[in-house]
Amino acid sequence: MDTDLILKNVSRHIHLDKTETDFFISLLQTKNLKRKEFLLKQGDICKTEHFIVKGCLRTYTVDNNGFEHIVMFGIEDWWVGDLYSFLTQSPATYFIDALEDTEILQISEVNLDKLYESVPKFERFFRLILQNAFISQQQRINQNLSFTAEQRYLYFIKKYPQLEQRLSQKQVSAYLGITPVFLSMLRRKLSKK
Amino acid sequence: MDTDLILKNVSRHIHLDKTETDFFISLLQTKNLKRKEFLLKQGDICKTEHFIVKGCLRTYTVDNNGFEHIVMFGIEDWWVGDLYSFLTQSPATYFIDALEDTEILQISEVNLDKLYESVPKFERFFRLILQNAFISQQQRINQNLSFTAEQRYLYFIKKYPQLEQRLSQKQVSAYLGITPVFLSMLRRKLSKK
DNA sequence: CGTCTATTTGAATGTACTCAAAAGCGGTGG
DNA sequence: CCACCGCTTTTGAGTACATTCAAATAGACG
Repeated sequence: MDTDLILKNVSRHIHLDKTETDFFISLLQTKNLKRKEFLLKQGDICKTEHFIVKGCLRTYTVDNNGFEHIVMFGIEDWWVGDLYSFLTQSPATYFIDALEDTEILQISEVNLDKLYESVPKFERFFRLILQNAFISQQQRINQNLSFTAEQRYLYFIKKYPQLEQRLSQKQVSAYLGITPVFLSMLRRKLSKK
Repeated sequence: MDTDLILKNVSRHIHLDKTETDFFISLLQTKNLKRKEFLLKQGDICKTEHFIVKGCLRTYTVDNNGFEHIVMFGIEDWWVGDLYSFLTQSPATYFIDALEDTEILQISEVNLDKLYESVPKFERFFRLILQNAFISQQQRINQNLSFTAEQRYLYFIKKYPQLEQRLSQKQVSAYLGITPVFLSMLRRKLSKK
């Protein structure tokens, strides 16, 4: 199992000794997803939380007209899941699928509870992870309220230049909340400047 | 000090004994805000986290054209603050002010660190608070991507009927991401149905 | 190579905004 | 307690940003 990255991720926030590290790793399970393969479908119960070792996932909904809306992308070193479904064991709101061949590490609800109980430091760890996620989501809400589509696009490519390289324009537009057609028009306009 | 509500808020997630309760309360400070008074201004350092005992606050930005954009409202039983500024002691992104005369309980960074150290259960408590906040922010992002202004308005008054009563249309429109003029038009249209 | 999906381009349309003016409402001071 | 002032809400007309529809082109994958 490829645990280097997740241990580095954890050590950024808390320190684990050898025993704790081994115990943590023993609770994880590897999973590989092919491009376009689903990790979760709307309506399923989300039974695990996921850490991305390699690849790229998207979390999204599909509206009544069949349009996809991406609430987040996930790449290496990120945690993803449908938190509400996971916590309440209710049907998932979101679809999660792979935009590239992807390798993840999973932890089940039972094992996560064991982890919190045996190594309470992980309460702190996930608190810190959630703080960061909360802050960046709040920024995104603020931008959706304050910015035009053009400003949101410029901000996105500035903030995530490496990510944008890996995504099709269709995916980017579904994240920004505009149509692919309009994004294409924006790009043409911007390239003329 | 009026600690009933905050103790009920805490007890929803963790159990405290007498000593822990007393210690927790000893770290808090009461503050009263008059309507229109600021709790935090953009550029200030946010030195405390806040629990609302009574009243109503809004967290917002002001764009280059002078328009306000509300990222969240806070009422009784909610925690509010500028988390990024609080954690990094950097200048605040947001303004926070009172829409009604408001009573809050504050905890400083130093005291919160003491609390985490002495009563590690609070790591868990704030993790759970953040999980809920994360989920509802993600829902809001998804709605901003998926819904028209009319749908967002209808959802808002359905989800927060009691809150909407307390807010002017101007505040609601700044939360929904539309102009007060357009909200007025929507309401007229909806009342005709 | 062929098929399927993504992207580009143009024209018509719709959603939401700007500007402007009037009406309503609430707070404050005389 | 009333009158006035300032801010919010309403209403209408014109405008801009973003979408829809449609068709052509480009690109990716088996």
